Amino acid sequence: METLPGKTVERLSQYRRRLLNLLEEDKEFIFSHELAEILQITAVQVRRDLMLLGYSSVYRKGYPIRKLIEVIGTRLDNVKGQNVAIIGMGNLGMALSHYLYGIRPKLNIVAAFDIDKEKIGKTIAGIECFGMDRLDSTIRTMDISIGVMTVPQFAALEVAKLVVKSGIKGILNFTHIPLHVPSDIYLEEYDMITSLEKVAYFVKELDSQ
Amino acid sequence: METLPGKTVERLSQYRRRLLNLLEEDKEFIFSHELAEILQITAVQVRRDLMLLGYSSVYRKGYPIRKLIEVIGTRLDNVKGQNVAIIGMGNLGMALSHYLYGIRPKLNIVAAFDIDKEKIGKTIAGIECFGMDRLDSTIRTMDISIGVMTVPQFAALEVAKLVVKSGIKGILNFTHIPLHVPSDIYLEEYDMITSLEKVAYFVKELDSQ
DNA sequence: TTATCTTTGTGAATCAATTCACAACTTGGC
DNA sequence: GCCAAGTTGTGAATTGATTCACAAAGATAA
Repeated sequence: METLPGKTVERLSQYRRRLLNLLEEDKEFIFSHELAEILQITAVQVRRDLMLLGYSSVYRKGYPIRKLIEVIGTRLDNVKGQNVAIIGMGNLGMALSHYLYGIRPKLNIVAAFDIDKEKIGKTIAGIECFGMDRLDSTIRTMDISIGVMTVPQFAALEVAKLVVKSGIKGILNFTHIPLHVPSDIYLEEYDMITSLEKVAYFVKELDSQ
Repeated sequence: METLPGKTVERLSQYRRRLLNLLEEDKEFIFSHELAEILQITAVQVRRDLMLLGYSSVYRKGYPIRKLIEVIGTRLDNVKGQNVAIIGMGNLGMALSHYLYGIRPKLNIVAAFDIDKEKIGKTIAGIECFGMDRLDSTIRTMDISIGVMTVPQFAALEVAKLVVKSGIKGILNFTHIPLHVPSDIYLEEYDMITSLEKVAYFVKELDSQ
């Protein structure tokens, strides 16, 4: 089965979350234009994405929500689930832990790492916190495949080396330092400052017109 | 002057930050391929972006770093600076406040808002914290043009309404709820869960090959 | 039965972003 | 002074993402 384009994966993730909300208001079916409206995109875009899942709607009723959530799940999720670690339990790490806690049944946040002795050994936001010295062994024994880097910048490069060595498969990097990792590790970087500067630029532009 | 494509703006922001780092190691010139290497993109990409700035290198020496930083600045930054508010001083708001503090001289984080009485009236991470009831008036009197939404999901829609009414010009939304705003407000949304699900998907895919 | 309505699924077209390919150009070496 | 080297700037080509445009289909109503 073909690997989906990154953009489509992002939107599928969004579709699913919106659909889960809709379930609560016991809606059964949804039209492509309704879903599009919620996400502020076009209906064709939605249909294209769903097309890639090879799933079809019920005629003139739209897509059955429950079924659609399921179909998205079978494509996006790993059947066995995947274990995730938060690396750096500062404010950002905490925020993520809270956000992610229990939100996706197939993504289990199973460990956090920090250097702060106050935190080590404690369970914070439902997640056990280990020292950095236990990073390698814990990632291996707990079969953690995804690491979320939320350490302060000065520590980023050093910690990244450790993480790479530990045999992790994917890294989501919230550090401001762009990382270099071997090509068998999937790396996704997000930089909040860049986002803010982008907003600032377009505000400036819109303003001057 | 032409408005730059969003992608280019993002990269320019990155270039500048990397270049500022390089200054500290008193490097004077940089080749396009060096900058490309740091950001893990191609040299042509870098040159294309810089081309849009209408700025040229010194022959066979590369781009003078100091000058390049300046040129990026005159294009991205608002001369007068722009004021930013953090809306929701939870973990994520705190993380952002710390990150952004002083990092961009033209982006002044001048206020934060929260409902927590413990926080209101205090100065946290160098930023004065107000109650939500003072949101509208503070945004107006302090001439805040950018709002960073870091409130919990349940509050997102309600707070967004307030923010839109306050006459803000741009919103960076870290909430998981997609917002609908009038077209004269620039909206940038970022969803951490989607990023994590994307990493999870590609880890799964890479693994099964 | 037949016409009408509405929404989908998708080929083709368009628009946007990236990469290829190379002429142009100084500078440093000889 | 001339040649070789190395890097840039950019037109053209390619790749990727989005939108257009419309045939297809089955439910509904007359």
